[in-house]
Amino acid sequence: MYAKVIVDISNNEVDKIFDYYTGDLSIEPGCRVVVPFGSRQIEGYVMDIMDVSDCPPEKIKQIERRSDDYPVITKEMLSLMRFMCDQYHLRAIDALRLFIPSQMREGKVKELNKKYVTVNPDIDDPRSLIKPSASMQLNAYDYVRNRGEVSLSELNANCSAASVRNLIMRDIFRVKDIEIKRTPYKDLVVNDNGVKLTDDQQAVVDRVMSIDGKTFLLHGVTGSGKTEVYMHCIAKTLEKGKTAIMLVPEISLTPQVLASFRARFGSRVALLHSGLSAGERFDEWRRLLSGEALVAVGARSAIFAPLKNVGIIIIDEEHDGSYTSESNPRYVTSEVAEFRKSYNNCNIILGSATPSIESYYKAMNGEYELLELKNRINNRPLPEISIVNMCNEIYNGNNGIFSAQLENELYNCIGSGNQAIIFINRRGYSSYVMCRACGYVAKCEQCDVSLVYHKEENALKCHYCGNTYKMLSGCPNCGSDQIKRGFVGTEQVAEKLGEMFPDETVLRMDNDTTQNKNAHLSILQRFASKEAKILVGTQMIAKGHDFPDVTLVGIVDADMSLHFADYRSVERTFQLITQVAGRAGRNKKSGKVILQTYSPNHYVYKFAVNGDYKHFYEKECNLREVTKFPPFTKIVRVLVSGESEADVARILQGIYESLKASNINFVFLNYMWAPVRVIKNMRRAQILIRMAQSDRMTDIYRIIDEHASQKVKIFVETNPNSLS
DNA sequence: AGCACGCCGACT
DNA sequence: GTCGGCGTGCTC
Repeated sequence: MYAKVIVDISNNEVDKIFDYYTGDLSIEPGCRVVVPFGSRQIEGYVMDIMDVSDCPPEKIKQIERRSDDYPVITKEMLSLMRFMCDQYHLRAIDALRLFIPSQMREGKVKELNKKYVTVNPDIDDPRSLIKPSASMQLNAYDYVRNRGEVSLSELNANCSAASVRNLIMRDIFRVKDIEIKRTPYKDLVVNDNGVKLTDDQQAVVDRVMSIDGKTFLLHGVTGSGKTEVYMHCIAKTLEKGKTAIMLVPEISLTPQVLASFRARFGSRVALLHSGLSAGERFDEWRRLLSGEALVAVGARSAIFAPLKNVGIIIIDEEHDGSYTSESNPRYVTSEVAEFRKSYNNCNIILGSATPSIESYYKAMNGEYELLELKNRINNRPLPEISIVNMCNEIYNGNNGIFSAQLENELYNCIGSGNQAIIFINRRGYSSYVMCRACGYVAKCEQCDVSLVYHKEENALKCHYCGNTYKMLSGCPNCGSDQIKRGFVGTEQVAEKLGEMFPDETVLRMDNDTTQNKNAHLSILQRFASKEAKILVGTQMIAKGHDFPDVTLVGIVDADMSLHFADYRSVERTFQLITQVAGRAGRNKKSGKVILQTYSPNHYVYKFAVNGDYKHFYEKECNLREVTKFPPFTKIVRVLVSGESEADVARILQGIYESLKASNINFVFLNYMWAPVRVIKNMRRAQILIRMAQSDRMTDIYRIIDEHASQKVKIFVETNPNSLS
C-alpha cells in the first residue's frame, strides 16, 4: 500500500504529494508520520492510502513510524484543506498547520493518558485516618474530595507533593489512568443560571433551532442580549447531541468572557486562546478531538476546532476585521464556516449591532436569514450622541484637543463621581513630525512611511517595522528648530487629561500599553474597580466591556477613519462610533456621547446619531452599487515584493500583461507602486483588480503561478482590509 | 526549507 | 594541497 503524504515543509517546491510504502504499519488518512526525505527525517501528514502510485518504484521509501497513536486530522479537515488550497491559493501544509496546535509540531507536548487521583471509595471515613496535625495531608484530602477526581499533575501543583505521595501509598488515594473517552451525550444538565430570555430573544432562539443548514444574520442593537441568545442556542444544540463553535474577536476574548462560558458549560467547553500555555492549549485541543469537550470558544482560529458533528457555529461581532487573517495563510473565517456548515448541515449565526455591508446585503438577498433584536434589555435607551463641529471651535479660538462642550461634560462627569471613556483611534503622541521651515518630514529608513512621535520614550517610531529613532532636536535638513507635530494620539490626549485632572488617575490602553501579557486585563480591572475615572484608548476599548458607571464617552476625532482611501472607511466609522457610544449608559445611569468632527454634515454621523443602521445601509449600499465596489464586485489585490526594484517591476508588469490578455472580465484593472512603497527594505508594487463577485479566482492564480520567481514574493488578497 | 554536490579563491 | 564560499537542484 502507498501512503500519500504532505511533508511538513512550507515551500512551493515540495507542495505536492509524496508516496511512501506503509510497510506493516497501520496507517490511515489524517495520521501524522515521520518519513525519510532526502537525507533527513521529517514529519508529514497522510492524505490518503491507495494501492497505486505514479512514482518510479526505485524512488519510493518506507514510512519510518507514526507520530501519534490517533489520527490528528479529521476527514472533514482533510476536505477543508482542499477547499482552502483552491479558495485561497494556499500550500497544503500551510492549511494543515492551522488545524493542529503549533506546539505539537515542535514535539513539545504529547501526554494524553493522564493519571487521575480519587479518594478510595472502600474506606468509610478516610479523613479520620489522617492525623489532625498533618495539615498538608488534610489539605490535599479536602482538595480531592471536593473535586471528586483530580489529575495528578494538578494535585501536585496545588498541594504538597510529599503528602500526596504519602496518601497514595497508604491507599487513601487511588490513582488510575484515564484514557480520554467520549463524553456520553446523554444526561447533560444545562445550567442556565436562571437567566430568563425576553420574548424577542426567545423568538430568535426558537427560529434558529427550528431548522438546519442555514446562515442567520442576527442584528441586535448594543445591549440587546445577543450573548444570552448564543448561550441558549449552544445549550439546545448540545441537547440534540451535537457540538458548537463560538467565535469572538481576539480583542474581546477576555477572562470574563471565557469564565462565563465555563460557568455555563463546565468541562464541556474547551477554550482556545493565546494566553494558554503550550500544554493547556494542547489539552484543550485534544479534548475537542476526542469528543470529551463539545463546545469550542475562541478567536478566529477556533473555526478549525477538531469537533465532529458540529451543530452550530456562532460568529460574534461578525463585522470585525480580525476575522480575516491579514498575514499568510490568508483566509476568511465566514467562508470556512460556510464550508463546515455544508459538511455538517449545521447552522451559522453571524451576530452584530453593526453588520458589515456585505453580510447585510446577503441577508437582503435571502442568502442569509435576518433576525433582529431591536430593543435593549430592560428597554434602556441608547445613549444620546451630540455632534460638535470642530471647525467652529477653531473659529472661536480653541486650538486644543477638546471642544468646550466635551471639556465641560468631562468636568461634570468626573465631578459627580462618574467615569469617562475617551476614544482616539491613533496611538503614540503625534502622527508625524515636520519642519516648519523647509517641510522636512521624518521618515523610516526601511519603510516609506512617516515616523510617529512617542513622548514617553522621547523617540520616533515606525508603526510598520517597529524601528525606533531618536527624536529630532532640530531639522536634519535645514537646521531649523521649528519642529511641528501632526495629529494628536492617545499619549497626548492622556497627557492633556492628566493636566486637567491632576488628582485623578488617567489610564491609557493601546498597543503600546498592552504589550505585557496581563496589561490588558489589569488596565480594565483598574478601571472597573474605579481606581481610575478616565480611560483613554484606541479601538481596543470599543468592544464589549461593561462599565456601569461610565456616563460620558468622548470621541476626539471621529473623522480619523473616515478619509482613508478605502471603500470601507465610512462603514468602519459607523461601526466604531456605534460601538464606542454603546459603552455609555450601560446601567441605570443615562449616558452621553460627544462626537468631535470636522465634517459634521457627513451622512455617516446623521445615521450614527440616530442609531439608524438600516438607512445607513441603504445609503451606503447604493453608493457601492454606483461606484462598483463590493458587494457588487470583488476587489483583488496582487502584491509583489522583493529586494530589487527592477525585479519587482518586471514581474508585476508581466503579470499585468498576462491578466490583460486573459479573458477575465475586469471592471477595473491597473498596476502601480503600493501606497507604502517600501517596508523593511522590500520594494512593493501591486495590481488592483475589480471583477464580478461571482467570478472564480482560478485564472488569476494560474497566471500568478506562471510568473512565480525566487526573486520576489507574490501575495493575492480578495477584498483586502487595508491597502497599504 | 534544508542539505548535498560542485566548482573557484586564500590559507596552514 | 585543502578549507570553505554560496549557486543549483532535488527530495517519494
